Amino acid sequence: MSLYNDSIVDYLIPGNSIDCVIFGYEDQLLKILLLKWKTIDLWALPGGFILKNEDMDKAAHRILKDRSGLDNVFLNQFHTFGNKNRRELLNQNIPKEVESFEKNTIKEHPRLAKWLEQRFITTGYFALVDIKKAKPIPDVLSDTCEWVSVNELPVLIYDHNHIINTCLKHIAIQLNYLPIGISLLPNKFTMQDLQRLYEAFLNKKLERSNFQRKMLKLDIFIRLEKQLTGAANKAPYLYSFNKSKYLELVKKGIGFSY
Amino acid sequence: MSLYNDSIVDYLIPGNSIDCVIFGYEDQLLKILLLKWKTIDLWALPGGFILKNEDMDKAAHRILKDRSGLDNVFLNQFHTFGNKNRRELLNQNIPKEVESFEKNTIKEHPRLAKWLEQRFITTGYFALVDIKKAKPIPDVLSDTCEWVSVNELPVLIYDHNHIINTCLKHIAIQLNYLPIGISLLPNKFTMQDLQRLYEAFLNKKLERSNFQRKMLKLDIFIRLEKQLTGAANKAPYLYSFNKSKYLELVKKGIGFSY
DNA sequence: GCAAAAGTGTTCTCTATACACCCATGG
DNA sequence: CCATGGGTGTATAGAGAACACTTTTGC
Repeated sequence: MSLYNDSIVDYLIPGNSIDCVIFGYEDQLLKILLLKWKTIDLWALPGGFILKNEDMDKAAHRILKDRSGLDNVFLNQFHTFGNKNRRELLNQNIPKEVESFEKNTIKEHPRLAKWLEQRFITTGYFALVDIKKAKPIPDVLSDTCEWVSVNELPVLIYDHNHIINTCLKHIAIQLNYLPIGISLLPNKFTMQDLQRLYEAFLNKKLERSNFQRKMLKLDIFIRLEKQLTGAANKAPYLYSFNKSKYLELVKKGIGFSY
Repeated sequence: MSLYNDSIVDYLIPGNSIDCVIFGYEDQLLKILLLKWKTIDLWALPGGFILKNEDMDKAAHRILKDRSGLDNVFLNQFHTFGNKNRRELLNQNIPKEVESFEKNTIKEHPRLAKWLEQRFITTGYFALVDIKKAKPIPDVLSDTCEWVSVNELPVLIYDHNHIINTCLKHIAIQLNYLPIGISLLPNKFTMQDLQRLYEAFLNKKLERSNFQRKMLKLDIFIRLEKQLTGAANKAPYLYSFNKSKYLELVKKGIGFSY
């Protein structure tokens, strides 16, 4: 708590914030890193503010590092949310709770408290990270920082559910012309892993055999040994990404006759 | 000039601005609405600020209306620019001129002058408008407000060239899954008009006969009478958009097997 | 008749999609 | 041997690209 003190507001750009939708993949599930606030049962996206002398993208990277311990990660801006009532969009009943919570927990910092009451325009960034390498760290307002499956998202504060939905749509469109997976999957993975990942982003079942062929044709994979799963069926191959070919494909895009 | 007075800053969100890339189509050329500043030869995108009690999207519509006279127009956010040095990105020599210009022309408004000196994070919006219906109106800082072909863009202040380039890339990608034209072209147009429009956004020549077939297959057009152009060749058909089918296609997207 | 642009046709390749088939694995 | 999931094969329909052919127009 003492991390924050009142004078911090002198170093922050007022009225602008950043919220990060941090994706990870684990147990064949697509997950998002969420914070649970102290004392009350409210969830939020990891977020933060921009220093007066800091590029906005840099701030997003800093925030991501503060919550996940990760550096040098795929991080992209996707939308800026500037509705004047965005803090009350969902759950009309919650804002009062939040307000009193904010006021109580930081009452020893009157300037900061006041500062937090202003209207914020927030820019959404999304990150794709290797869940195994991440070390979730709660912020000063939060109890816990944990991975939650996108299929089981709780109700979030403010417009954060809307931010996540916008983000998912954005990524679903990106999948049409960009490969995905290198930052989300472990070094070795099966085609089924990759398919589950795509299905989670697209919110749609895909056909197994065609998916495999389509992916392999991208020519960005290295086929490794087979993996005995212990199940009563044929063992799938493990794959890893051919990083240089992958990055090349990211640069030139998929299927751009344009 | 008296439109602005010092107290206006009390009603504006500090540190946030909006810049609009307003597209029109005329003489078979894709054009952008630009402002030329007073006394010095500097060009800029139409922009403005957000009222403390105004949704950001609403502000973008207001700014668009102030510069073009147009209401109810296709207007979309595409990116937010938050580099700390974004006002000096290009033309290292210009900022000083700009600064003194700003200070001089508004010296009677010291608070406003001071306010304008702060760092701004700007959100880019793009609009597609019918150039025939637009009535360009200069703002208080500008002499003229005019349409400039995207092929002949001047050097713009700050990072405005970068903003335009980002916008063009954004739209080029959108063209893969959204139709375009209804807000840019006049009521009646030829396939060649539409093709020129696409070529301008994609910065690439397209094959005439295939383009026509691909477009017509979208089934969003109404074929009208032929148009005698006076040229020594076959007269092209005129087309108009079937608005309801067009809007339906915008909603469901092109080629989304996903 | 001729040049030029519009409209339509043809051919080839590539992709998407659906589904069939055989293979490996553990019980 | 059987159920299950993995890998590959195949057949069909449609899209994209290149280019040929025919039509219309004004000179």
